[in-house]
Amino acid sequence: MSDDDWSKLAPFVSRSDLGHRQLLVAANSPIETIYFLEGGIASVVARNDSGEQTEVGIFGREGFSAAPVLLGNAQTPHDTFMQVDGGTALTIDAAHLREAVNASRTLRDLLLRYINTFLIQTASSVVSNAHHSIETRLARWLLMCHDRTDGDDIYLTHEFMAMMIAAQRSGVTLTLHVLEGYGAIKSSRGKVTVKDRSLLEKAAGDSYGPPEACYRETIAPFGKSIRN
Amino acid sequence: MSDDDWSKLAPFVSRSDLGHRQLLVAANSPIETIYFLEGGIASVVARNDSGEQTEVGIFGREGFSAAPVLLGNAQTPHDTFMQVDGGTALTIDAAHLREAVNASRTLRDLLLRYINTFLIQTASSVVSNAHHSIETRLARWLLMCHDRTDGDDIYLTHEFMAMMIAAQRSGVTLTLHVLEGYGAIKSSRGKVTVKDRSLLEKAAGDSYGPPEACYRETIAPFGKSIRN
DNA sequence: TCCCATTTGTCTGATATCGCACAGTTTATT
DNA sequence: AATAAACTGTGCGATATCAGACAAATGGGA
Repeated sequence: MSDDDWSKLAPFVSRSDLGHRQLLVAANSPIETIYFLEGGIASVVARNDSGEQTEVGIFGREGFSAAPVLLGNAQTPHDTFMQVDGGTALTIDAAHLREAVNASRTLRDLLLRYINTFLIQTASSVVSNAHHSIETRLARWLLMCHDRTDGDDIYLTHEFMAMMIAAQRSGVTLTLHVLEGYGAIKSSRGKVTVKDRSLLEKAAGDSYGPPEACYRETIAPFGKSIRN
Repeated sequence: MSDDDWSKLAPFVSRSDLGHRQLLVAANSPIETIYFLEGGIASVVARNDSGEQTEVGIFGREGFSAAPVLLGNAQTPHDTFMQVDGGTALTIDAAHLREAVNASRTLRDLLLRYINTFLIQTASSVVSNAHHSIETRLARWLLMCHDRTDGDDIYLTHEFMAMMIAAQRSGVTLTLHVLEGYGAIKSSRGKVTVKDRSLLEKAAGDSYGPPEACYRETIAPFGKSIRN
């Protein structure tokens, strides 16, 4: 982000600590605060009438919780919550952000480009859920988490991963053993450690890649986080 | 759309006929022309390395092929092509549209709101592919087509529907018989006729609804098509 | 009118995953 | 240290869907 854009936003930005599993955006209610993560991982989740949850998107340091707001809607049918704890977020009022975005074309373009990568990521999940095995989906998802994590440890339970990749918990346990079997990861209670990323990439095949490529091409050159 | 916005766009807009299965946007190549459909249905499709295709979005009269362009990217990993023939589209150069959108906040807001509904629709497909049976997915998809069609006839082959809902062709044939069995539709060669929409909605359950609700709330009040 | 490409109907076995249950293990609580 | 809670390992029958084959029906073009 340019210094100029940042100077316009800065007065309205504050930092807040994020609790365990904290809800950043509640479904179907007005969005007042936008979060730009400084660490950890958040999930955007659709909940259906019978309470089933399905992940439709994920973001970390590179992203924010403002997509619906920037696209002109004060609310969304999806919940967004912290999934991997990770410290803090920069927060800003929806109204202030909206104002800044309308005032600065460069800021707007930057944030919209991010929404574009998010859309591609969601599209990629459509494909994964349609055609890929649990092993492939899990590998893809671990890679996405690994990208957003410092170090190689990802702190999550099987139950949770099951929800994220839309599978049974027992299926996740089984598949983690398979991945561990050929040395891609190490799994222990509440934690997955990435041992060999290239093996994970091989398992994920072409299910992993396009959103990440888009991010690298259209956003990374402009700095990793909102404050750069 | 406001008269004012329209008058800014009009000079650059022309009308073009759409051929059978015409490609509107080719994956990974610069987008030069934007299409605002006046009829028919288009699909946004992801193709993987082994040539498998998966639908990630659908639009008709209410939509356009410009999402990546408006989100600051000149290209996209997805193909967009006509799926149900339907006459014509208004076309405009990507550069002209980008200019107009940056000049008019009202135009920008309108088009971004549409992108928001599209994102919700894609998210809804993530959920469907994750959890719903072929019968549910097919019902949902027929409803989405019906929404975008004049009358009750939808002209499509089983092969094609199979691709759209990520299932086998033979599975589609079977499931169409089920839907026909309880009178929701009538199926004949190359065509599905909606007989009882409420039965389809029942079959689709909560897989159908949220994107449509969002559209009604945030876009419909401002007119159905770009030219209003 | 006949032919041929396309589309649909209908099988078959194979299999990935579900859905659930229950036991074992690790961590937190008091 | 004892107890409860959370998490993981494992098993097994049920089933939706796959993957593929082949024949029958349909409709457009020569």
